[in-house]
Amino acid sequence: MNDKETPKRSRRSSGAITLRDVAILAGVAPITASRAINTPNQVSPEVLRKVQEAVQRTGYVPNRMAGGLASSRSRLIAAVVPSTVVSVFMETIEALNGTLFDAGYQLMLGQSGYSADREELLLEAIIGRRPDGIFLTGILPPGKARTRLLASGIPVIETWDLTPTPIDMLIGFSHSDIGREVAKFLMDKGYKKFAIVHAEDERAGRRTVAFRDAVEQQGLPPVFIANVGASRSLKSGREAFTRILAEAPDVQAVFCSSDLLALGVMTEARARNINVPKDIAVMGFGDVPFVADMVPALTTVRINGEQIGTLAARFLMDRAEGREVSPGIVDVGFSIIERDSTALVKTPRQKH
Amino acid sequence: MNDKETPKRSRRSSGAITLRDVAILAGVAPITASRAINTPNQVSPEVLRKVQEAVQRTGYVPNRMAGGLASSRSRLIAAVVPSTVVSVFMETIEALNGTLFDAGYQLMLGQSGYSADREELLLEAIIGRRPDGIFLTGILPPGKARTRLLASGIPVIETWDLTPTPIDMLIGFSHSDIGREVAKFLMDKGYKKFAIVHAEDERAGRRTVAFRDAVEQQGLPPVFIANVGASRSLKSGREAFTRILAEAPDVQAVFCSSDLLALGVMTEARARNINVPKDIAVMGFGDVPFVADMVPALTTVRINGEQIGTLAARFLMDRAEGREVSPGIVDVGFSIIERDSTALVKTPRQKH
DNA sequence: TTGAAAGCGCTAACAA
DNA sequence: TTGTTAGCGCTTTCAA
Repeated sequence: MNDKETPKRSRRSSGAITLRDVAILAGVAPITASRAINTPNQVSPEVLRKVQEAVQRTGYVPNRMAGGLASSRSRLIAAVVPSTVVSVFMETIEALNGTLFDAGYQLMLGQSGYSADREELLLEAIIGRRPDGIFLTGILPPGKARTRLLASGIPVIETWDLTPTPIDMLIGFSHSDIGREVAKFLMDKGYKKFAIVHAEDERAGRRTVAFRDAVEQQGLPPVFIANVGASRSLKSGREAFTRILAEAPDVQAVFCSSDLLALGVMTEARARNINVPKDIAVMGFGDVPFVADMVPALTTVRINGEQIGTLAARFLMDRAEGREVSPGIVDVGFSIIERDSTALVKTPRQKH
Repeated sequence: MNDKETPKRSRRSSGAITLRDVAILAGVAPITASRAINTPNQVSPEVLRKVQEAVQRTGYVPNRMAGGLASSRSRLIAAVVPSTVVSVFMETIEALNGTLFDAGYQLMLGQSGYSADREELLLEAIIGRRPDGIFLTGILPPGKARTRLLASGIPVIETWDLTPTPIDMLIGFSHSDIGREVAKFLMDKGYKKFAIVHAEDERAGRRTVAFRDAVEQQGLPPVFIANVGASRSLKSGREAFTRILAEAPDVQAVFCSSDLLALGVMTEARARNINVPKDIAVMGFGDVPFVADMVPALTTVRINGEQIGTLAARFLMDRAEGREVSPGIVDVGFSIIERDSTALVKTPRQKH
């Protein structure tokens, strides 16, 4: 029997082609084949050619688990997204994944927002994979999870918010600023009596408070606040608007914590023959793709989610590859996109 | 120096706590510690207690790369989703991920729909991780990728469609049946002149063809078909409806290949003071959460995406754990959800 | 530029 | 029930 050409596989082998097989076929040592594949300019053209041919002929695909184990670099990034309303974050995740992929990294997806037990398990699962970086949507409050992440030594990037005490890196924007700026924007247009429709969400809460404070600082009447709870559906928006009409019928402008809620408000208004923006102005948050083309087109707050994803990928990879990231804290800001749903009919103004 | 209590780490070590550290602390062999952690009922209560305490004290998290390498089981599932319009599939991905997570598996996300080169790279990246299973949205046409997947020996599940020649397992529904049934549904209601608005998508194409054939088999006038190309936006729906009005003004009902396109059609209709459903009926596809609460509520085709995700996770795990999956081919069907957008005013009918 | 040796951290296989 | 041994498939380290 010819042991060199057809080595017997041990019983533990997975059966797949290994670097060793390629090396034997190319007539070189495994480590040389490894170099030809990973750092081709470290080998002679002759060796390179032979190894490439062997790879072609065998259909060899390197085992990244083995590579990761040996090099302590998994080329894996873990992303944690809330399990509900993923939609708003998808743009970011796509950009993150795309940028990572182009650089040879893979994305592992984890869903948060279930029980505390599951959060704990999620963290274990993530750390167990030894990712080169962790992407978090939102910021992590002090607690067990935060301590654990810090202890793991894995680069972490928190997003979609700002905090003076990030775990590590941070890319976000100020929700308070948004509340304040939106209030200013609407007050500048001449509205005086406001309502807010918001989902039970800590960040939406901060936008709400800032909005209310800004309005009340101007001596305007109290802002009517409708909390729709966990449900961010269009239906909740409709119900909230019904409540507004019943309890604060003199409201002139409604700021919603998401575009979908705003769409609900506008839907209910139309069902009641209340004209937006003539009778009441509506603003959303998120600028999901279709609100620009609705009738009336929705005025909303736009976050550049793609930028967050792309930047986060770069930061994480920089850190994974030992490069300095500075500053690791970036405020990407936001913009108010003025459309028809807040067009005061009496005093027309040009676009923002 | 006390080598037993504080073993010197080799220069290659990643520095993290290993099973060996835990074993030493618990006073047992590494394999015993491994058993205590993974198959606790194979060890004595005494050993179990000591190991658990050691795990607690050290904060040990097993390295899954090492475990996967040793056992040839990565506990990783790769999912491939189209990079555009992820929205429709999110429900499925969430269910998939949730079910996998509860069983100790992780999800790796890959985005398809870019260049052929990148598809090739994506496949390499996936196979390189040695996942225990691969989830595909859609079916894979014969070609290099298909051959490669087949050769990898990794369990594959194709979804969201039906084919007599799946790579391996399959969970989907018939797009032709949908086209045919929707046509029948609308014809039964008395509509006679139809238009279709569809995105350039192979599956939408099959629904379109089946719809058209079913209509024409009844001797009804030709179906006007508006292809909106790659853009599935609300705006495309508006533009398509404008074309319909110009080129086929006698159309009574429009079937759209997505709810968003249907929303566009309804938006354009409203902008032109055309009443839905009085003047024209509109149907969508997908049943995204908010179309039920719009005015008018949209009649649409519902796919149980959650079921697809949950079932796919089970199938994939069954196969990964050596269990038979039969039948590995499931037609989950679809349902037509009748709402107001197709309510013929002259001949009211009860709900479906 | 190439290679031999020695792991990375874990588990399968076998033995006691 | 517990342990010993020998890998999994790759890369780091060091030497030629």
